[in-house]
Amino acid sequence: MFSGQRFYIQQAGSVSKQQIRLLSAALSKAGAIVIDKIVNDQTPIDYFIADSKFSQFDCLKFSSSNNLTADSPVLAGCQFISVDWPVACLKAHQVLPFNEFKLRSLESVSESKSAEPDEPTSKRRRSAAVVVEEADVDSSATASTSLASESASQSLRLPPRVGAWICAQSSLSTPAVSEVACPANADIVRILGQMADTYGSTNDKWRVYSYKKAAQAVKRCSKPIDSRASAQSLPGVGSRLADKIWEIAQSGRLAKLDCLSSDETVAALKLFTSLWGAGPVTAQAWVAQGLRSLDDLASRPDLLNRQQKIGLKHYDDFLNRMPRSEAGEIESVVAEAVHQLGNGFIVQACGSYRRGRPDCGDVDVLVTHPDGRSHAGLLTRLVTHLERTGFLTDHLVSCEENGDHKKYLGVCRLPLSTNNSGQSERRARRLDIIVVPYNEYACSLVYFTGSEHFCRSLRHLAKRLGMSLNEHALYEGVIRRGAVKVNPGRPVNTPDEASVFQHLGVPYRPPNERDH
DNA sequence: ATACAGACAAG
DNA sequence: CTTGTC
DNA sequence: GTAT
Ligand SMILES: O=c1ccn([C@H]2C[C@H](O)[C@@H](COP(=O)(O)OP(=O)(O)OP(=O)(O)O)O2)c(=O)[nH]1
Ligand SMILES: [Mg+2]
Repeated sequence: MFSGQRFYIQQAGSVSKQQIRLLSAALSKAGAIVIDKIVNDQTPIDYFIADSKFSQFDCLKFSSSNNLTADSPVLAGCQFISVDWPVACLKAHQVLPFNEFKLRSLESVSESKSAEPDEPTSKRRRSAAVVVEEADVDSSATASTSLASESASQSLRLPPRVGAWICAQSSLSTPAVSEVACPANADIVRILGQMADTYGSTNDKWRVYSYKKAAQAVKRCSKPIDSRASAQSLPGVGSRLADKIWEIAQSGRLAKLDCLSSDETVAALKLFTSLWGAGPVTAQAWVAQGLRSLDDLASRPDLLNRQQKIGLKHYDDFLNRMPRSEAGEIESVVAEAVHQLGNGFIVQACGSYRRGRPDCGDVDVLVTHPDGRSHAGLLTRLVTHLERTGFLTDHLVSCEENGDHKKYLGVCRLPLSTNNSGQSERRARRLDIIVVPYNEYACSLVYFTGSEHFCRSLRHLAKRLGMSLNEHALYEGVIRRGAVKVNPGRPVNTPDEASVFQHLGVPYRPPNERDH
């Protein structure tokens, strides 16, 4: 019946391993060749079979076969079809037409917008109610940034109105932490966030970027979203997300998310990527090998690297956020150790702690010395010291011994805590330490204080101004070809955090206003 | 077509 | 170089 | 996924 036809069956959704075995056997008997693994440079397959609830896109995205794209040679001329088709064919003892069984194609995307040329709602030029997204380049290019670049070629590009950047706004000025400007939009924000999380366990960071950005835009939107068009008028919301947002607004649900959430391989991907040291690629590989649970991982130490073993050991502790008081205790332990190793060191907890968050995922400690020299070689001594006292229990990343290492990522545990019902061991906590030369203090502080989003926004702004910002310094006179640096530029003198903001032309924001 | 931040460690 | 993390 |  299927003589010589090459099939691949995707295990996902309602298609279980067991079912694949049965179906494969039946198909083979009917003359088909069932491929169990798609490799890029093999004979192209004829049929990609999967649960009917998936689209072609989902198949590629969540497939355990890595590096598959729509135009991979193996997929040339391949049909994406629901499992229902071969099942029906076998039952009917004949090859049925598969028109009715095709999975949703990749190209339902085709220009749904005939972009009205002079549409006044075209993203920029909105009513002033919401002017809050970055890279929303307004034509009124003011903001002749005080000390900013003199690079002639760069100044030809319109500098964005700095006020439109995230890093120029206080995180307090917009909806309070985990709230929404308009309660009616809460579902939308929540669901877009869940979509971002879900895609977070795939390799598609730009999709995640967009979902997050759209969620932010909706969060800041002060009126209920009452039409598809009003959704698409939001910055960062295009045609596809507008559809999804509108679906949520009407029904309170998103079929796409319901579908993905109910899939066990997607759940496994999320579980695995929540393990420290495992990202989307590794998670995908484990799922492809049939692993689904932490117990499965524990039974296969050969598949785990050193860091992942530590991650597994402390799986629950690492997912748990500590009260800021505990972060304070940890900072004190580190500070005391540093001060035993020398005088005059600056020791400062940054990250979410410095931003004033009530709870912290880890403790990020920055160490420097005003004399500009004593920082050298400190980190090794510090780690050794803290290890001896039993405070540090595991090392995730410590630059071995090239003398001038700067970063340490590890695990610590505070001494027994005594409460009314006796003594109890405390949780293991993630501890990050950086030791930096004093001339890099300001930029390190900006970097290490975050938030991540705030940092990225600041760096993006710097780039648009012909500058460059990293944890070491702010550089001016940077020349790029596209995104590639041609000339690295020269470091700007930045004695303190405020000077970094100044050079970028944005108002200074204290740490608690950087919690974006 | 290209950018969406930029760096560093592990292996 | 890829992967993962800050 | 979106914007330029
Ligand atoms: O991709 C990243 C991740 C982090 N950081 C900076 C900002 C961040 O604030 C700091 C510390 O990282 P961490 O992951 O500890 O974030 P946090 O802001 O402290 O949050 P949490 O409470 O989860 O630790 O490092 C970045 O610049 N880029
Ligand atoms: Mg932190």
